[in-house]
Amino acid sequence: MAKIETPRPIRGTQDIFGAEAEAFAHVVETFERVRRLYRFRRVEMPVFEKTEVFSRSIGETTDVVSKEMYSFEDRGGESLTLRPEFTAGIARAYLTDGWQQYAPLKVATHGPLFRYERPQKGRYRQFHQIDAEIIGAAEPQADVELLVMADQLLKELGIGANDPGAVTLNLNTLGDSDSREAWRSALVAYFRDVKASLSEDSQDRLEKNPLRILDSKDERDKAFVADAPQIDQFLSGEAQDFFGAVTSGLDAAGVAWSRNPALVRGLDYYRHTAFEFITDRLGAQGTVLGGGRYDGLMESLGGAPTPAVGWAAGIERLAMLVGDVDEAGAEVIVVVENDAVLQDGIGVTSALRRSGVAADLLASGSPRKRFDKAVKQEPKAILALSVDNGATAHRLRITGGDEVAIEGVLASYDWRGPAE
RNA sequence: GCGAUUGUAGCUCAGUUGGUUAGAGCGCCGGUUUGUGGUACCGGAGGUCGGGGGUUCGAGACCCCUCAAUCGCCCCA
Repeated sequence: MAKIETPRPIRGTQDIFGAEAEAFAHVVETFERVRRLYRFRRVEMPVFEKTEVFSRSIGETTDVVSKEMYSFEDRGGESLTLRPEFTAGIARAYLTDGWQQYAPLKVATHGPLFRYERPQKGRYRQFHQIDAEIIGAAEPQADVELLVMADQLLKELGIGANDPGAVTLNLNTLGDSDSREAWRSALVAYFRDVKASLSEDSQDRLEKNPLRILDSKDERDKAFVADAPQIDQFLSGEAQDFFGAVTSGLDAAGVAWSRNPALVRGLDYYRHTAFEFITDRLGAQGTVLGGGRYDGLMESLGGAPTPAVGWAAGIERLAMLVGDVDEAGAEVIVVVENDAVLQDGIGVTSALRRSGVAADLLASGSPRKRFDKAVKQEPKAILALSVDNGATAHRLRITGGDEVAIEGVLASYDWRGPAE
């Protein structure tokens, strides 16, 4: 018979284990705690939606829609897509579930997202994000609140705590749609004059996505980027005031920020505030948390014009910055020296756990091996069960520095004695 | 889609200018000690050296193809 070959994991997916999984959980738990402080309401969203939810909001023709989504037909012939982001689904729910009645609505969620991309450091095909959005708030205070929450989250995660340069808030404004369009035209005119000197990629970008030339990594482009027209020259008075209110709000809240006039968004529905918390500790994937104001999105989904702003952050990248988090060890390990008292081993281990003590039971292999394993796990105490004069004897050996108060549990446990 | 680097035991890795039967540590399994002590010692299992082809008397090593992983480019919702 042919040997059965173990299926390989799917490219870009990951099995997270041990200290890395603890770090992942720590990020999520911290996010949950902080979002409650800012009174963001928890939402759970479907992992797939009709494809049009994403194609209409992101733009039919963009590469991300045409090449980087996991789309498929279900058995009814409907085109569905695994969510590549949270924002579009939340916007859809806002329109279909009557959430307008709660406006301005602050919501938060987290979970897996799917993008068909080439995996690299901190970048996977199934990845996970935390996400926060404020829908129905046109005021710059909403942007400020989101940014202050993001800043507190990163600080509570300890990112940059002992290392002030580890992550910095880069902030920019894209203005309203008129300012943005004027800026875009000026950029195209400026770069067209020097087109031949630009990198090949940027020559393509000139037609498709001229704003992206600004954050090109190619040295040939950087010299021209430095002297390129800046958004500030094109901002309306209203847009200037909006950005001013955001920055003064950040200052009032004590959040450090730094203006980055080259920071742009890839999609057209973004307006005004754009921001990224950037680190240099994760290789090429520098953005740890990013977002902006997307006042244009709701209309593309058939809703009334609705101002909104939000951010998302990759849990894997945050977990990498947090570093490995130790798995909590057992406080007590119960070693059954004699199999005749296995039932008492099961019973007393359960009693310990019910009283809130983290406990493990070791009852396989030779007694020697059981003790070896127990000692290696470095519990605070080892509880050894053996047979003595027809009864179950237990000895508690304190192995760690900390006291383990389990005498009460042992005293109230009803020992059943060894099996015959 | 493009590029660079790396694939040897379950894991982390050695393996000399190509030379007999491919090694270590950890983990796993078994054994030694009948003991208030143990994390020690001894032993064992486990590898078609990612896969395929080629060069050679001889390939884990050199060449070609392929697959995968990692990192980067593109893209980034």
